[in-house]
Amino acid sequence: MSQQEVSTRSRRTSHPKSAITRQRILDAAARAFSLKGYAATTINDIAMTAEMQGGSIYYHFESKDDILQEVLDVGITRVFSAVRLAVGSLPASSAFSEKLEAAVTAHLTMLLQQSDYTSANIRVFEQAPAAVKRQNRKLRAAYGEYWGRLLSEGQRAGAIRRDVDLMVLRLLLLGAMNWAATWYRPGDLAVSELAQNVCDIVLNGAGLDSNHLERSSKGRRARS
Amino acid sequence: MSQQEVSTRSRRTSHPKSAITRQRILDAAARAFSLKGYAATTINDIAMTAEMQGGSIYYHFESKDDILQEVLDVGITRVFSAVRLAVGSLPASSAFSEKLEAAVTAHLTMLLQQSDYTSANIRVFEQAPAAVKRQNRKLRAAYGEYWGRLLSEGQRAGAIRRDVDLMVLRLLLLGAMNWAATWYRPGDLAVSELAQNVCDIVLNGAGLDSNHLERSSKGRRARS
DNA sequence: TAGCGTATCTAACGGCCATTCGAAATTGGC
DNA sequence: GCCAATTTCGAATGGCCGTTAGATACGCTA
Repeated sequence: MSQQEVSTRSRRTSHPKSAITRQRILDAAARAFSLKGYAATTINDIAMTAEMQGGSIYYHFESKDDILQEVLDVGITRVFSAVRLAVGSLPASSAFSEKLEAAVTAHLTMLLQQSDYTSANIRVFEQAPAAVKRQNRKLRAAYGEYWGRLLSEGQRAGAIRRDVDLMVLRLLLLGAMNWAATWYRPGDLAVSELAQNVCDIVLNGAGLDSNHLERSSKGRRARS
Repeated sequence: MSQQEVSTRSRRTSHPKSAITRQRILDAAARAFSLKGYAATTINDIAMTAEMQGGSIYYHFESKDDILQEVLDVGITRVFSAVRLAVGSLPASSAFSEKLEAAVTAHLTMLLQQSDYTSANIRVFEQAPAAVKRQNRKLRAAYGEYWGRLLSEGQRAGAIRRDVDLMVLRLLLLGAMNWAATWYRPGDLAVSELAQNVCDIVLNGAGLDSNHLERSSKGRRARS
């Protein structure tokens, strides 16, 4: 039984044909998850858009959870790559505000119009079984740390006030972006415009630049 | 059959005993929905924490969807009331920044520590059946318009720059807050502190108040 | 304490859905 | 065009879950 153990797994010696079908299934699943949630999408939903029979999916995947795992992981991997690429392909001398806008634009573009995987991740992660979440959280953590470094670099460069809690800033920024998956509909507002607005508000504030000094002493935190 | 039509409905002439059990069920449901999502919580989950048998629930509610509807509606009603109360009980002469902080604090408090109904709403709305969503959206719209008026008032009072798109600002703000339901865990950071940080960043910006004028001409929007 | 409305229990039904499995079909190498 | 491996089919299984309904218990009033 020790040699059997492996033979039951799907995704054996990845034959070229199979890989394409796999993609088709994952694409269908990502879209369905993103639209209807995890529990509400059935294996047959996925199979139908992938143009096959429900049972056939189990030749490529071990379980529905398995599919979810892969969709979620790809979702993070994609935003992460896109953001890293966008920021990385800027001249090293770029101002922090430019890097930020590049990162925000890339994140929003992936989430809102390019990747069903990323939007599935954002919409469905909370519904995932514990084991699936646990694994995906590793990728999420790495992505979050990337943003942390980006902001911390901006702070060291003097582009971000020293009394701003970077953790809160990061969560606020990512939260504002991710929540857009809930309400954004293409048409009214271009993603790049949205990104500019978000960066503008977060960096410069929505208020008039008047009272930076007249704030009361209590309640402001210098460090964590 | 026309007189039967009504007799099948639950919640008849609200006897005092029944009302309490109803609450117990709704409380259990709100908590369960908020923790596990809608599809993943079974009627028996709800029944168990409400200390009764699954079938008994149908004496008080017509269907699972019915429970969800009520939980979602109560969720919005509660934040709305809390925010309106917090802002309304401020002296009329208060600065906009104070009103904003009161509103943000109230919203976050409800969402993160006071009401399972509100957090259930935020976490589960997207998974709800179309009919349930449609009804709840009315309440959501009213709540959103309240924030819209608050911000627009702030802008007229000169506390918000005129070139800020209020719709984006509102969605950014609510998004940042609602997303906190995903990551906030009590202990590290008090809700009031979080609220202060959020208001600070949104109003004053995280950046140094340097380049308000040196921005390039393209990409800035004066109106919608 | 008898009796009536209220509330809960219990068991069952019916449907849906993830998953399995053996048979059929398809493919690629020779 | 044949064989073996790869892929898909299609029907069946088993379990879970929302919902129903009749029987049972509870609580109050007279």
